[in-house]
Amino acid sequence: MRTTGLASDEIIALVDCNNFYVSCERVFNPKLDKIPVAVLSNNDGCMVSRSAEIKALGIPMGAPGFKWEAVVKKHGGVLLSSNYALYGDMSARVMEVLSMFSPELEIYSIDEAFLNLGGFRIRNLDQYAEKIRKTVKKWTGIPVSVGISKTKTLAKIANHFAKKVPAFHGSLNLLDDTRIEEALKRTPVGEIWGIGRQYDKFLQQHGIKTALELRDADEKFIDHYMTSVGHKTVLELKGYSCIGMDEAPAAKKGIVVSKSFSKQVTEKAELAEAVSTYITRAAEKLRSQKTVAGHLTVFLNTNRFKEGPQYNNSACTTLVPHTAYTPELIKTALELLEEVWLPGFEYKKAGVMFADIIAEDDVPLNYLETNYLDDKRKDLMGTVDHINRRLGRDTLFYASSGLKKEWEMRRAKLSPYYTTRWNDLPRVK
DNA sequence: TCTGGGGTCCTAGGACCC
DNA sequence: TCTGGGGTCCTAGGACCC
Repeated sequence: MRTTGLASDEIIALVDCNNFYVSCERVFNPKLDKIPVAVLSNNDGCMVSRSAEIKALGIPMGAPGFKWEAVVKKHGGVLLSSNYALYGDMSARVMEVLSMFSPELEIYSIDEAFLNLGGFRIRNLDQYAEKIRKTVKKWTGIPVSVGISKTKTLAKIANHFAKKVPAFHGSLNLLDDTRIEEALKRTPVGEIWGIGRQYDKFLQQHGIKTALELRDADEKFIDHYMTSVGHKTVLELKGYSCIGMDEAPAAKKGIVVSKSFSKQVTEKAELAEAVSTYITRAAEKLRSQKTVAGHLTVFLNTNRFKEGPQYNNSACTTLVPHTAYTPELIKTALELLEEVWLPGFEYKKAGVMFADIIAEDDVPLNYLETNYLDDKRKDLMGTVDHINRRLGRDTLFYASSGLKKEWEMRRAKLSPYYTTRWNDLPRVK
């Protein structure tokens, strides 16, 4: 990441999709408009995206679906299972539209992007922000908010007000010093990007309650009690850009695939199916960024919300040489499972993690004879990945992953795969 | 019945080397 | 008798993000 400490003439826009997952569902199902809608996490667990109507009912982020289902129904609303294939596809469309508005675009998450608007002349920033909003809405159906300021941290704050204050109609330009001060005064310190629960509590105790108070706090105090990250946050609030634009996302340094089961699992055979399935998914990610892993961890958890004996354990091993060859990874993972598994426990979650991830090309030469890149194995993986991409996930799969998958997560309220399956294309009447 | 799943970066402390 | 201290690498754990 590029880091500068100079007072900047940068102009940074943060574009953030409103209630992204809910908005994706609404694009394809207009009946969901104007009623309370929430999208649930894996296993239909917690609410991870809430419509304005859900928020108005006083239902907080992360609320367990089953606790609020009755309330939502009473108000004519619905809860939906998450459909990440759909959201990923919609995200790509939104980002493609955004890339037309700046030569420098950083995709920050599935529903957010930073645009550098500083490098070229824009006659009227407010109109430009409006144009971004309207174009994304028209071409993808997704409503977005636009916040503009001198640094990423300030752009986040601008975006927050753009969303929250109806008078701004979804965009706010926060470049003027007086307006910045006004906004910081109204921003609780815990809402700043980079200030989490721990820092929030600590700062409150020391009488720093707003973003303005943090910006103007004693520098010695900040340096003493906060890390370099906190220091950068304060500089960013002052208008010095410290968090540069990061255009090409770096290859992931760790890959985790872990999911809760739909039921308690006690049989080792079922855990082995889950572990095989997760390894398959994780290895696909590994190969898609042209990397190999040198470290593998397998872990098991019992249900922490349930009374009874708890057991959480993990086992790991190095992979010599680094690899991304699924059959071999499954074999190693199943050996690790033997180490972690204990009979007599009801397991609720399993996961696999790859670490020490390096580029395919960086595998030490002396391993070439045994490297998966060396022989037909890489071609085989390439073919499997290609077929699964074209014909759908798990068209080709590994026998160890099982067929019945009774443990697989629950998605009872799933909407159709509108964008990724022919059979689910919406019909025009 | 039902309580998410990914990630990043930073720091402290131990191991090891000279 | 003498067991310093600096550098580097690794790991675990904390804090944060969406």
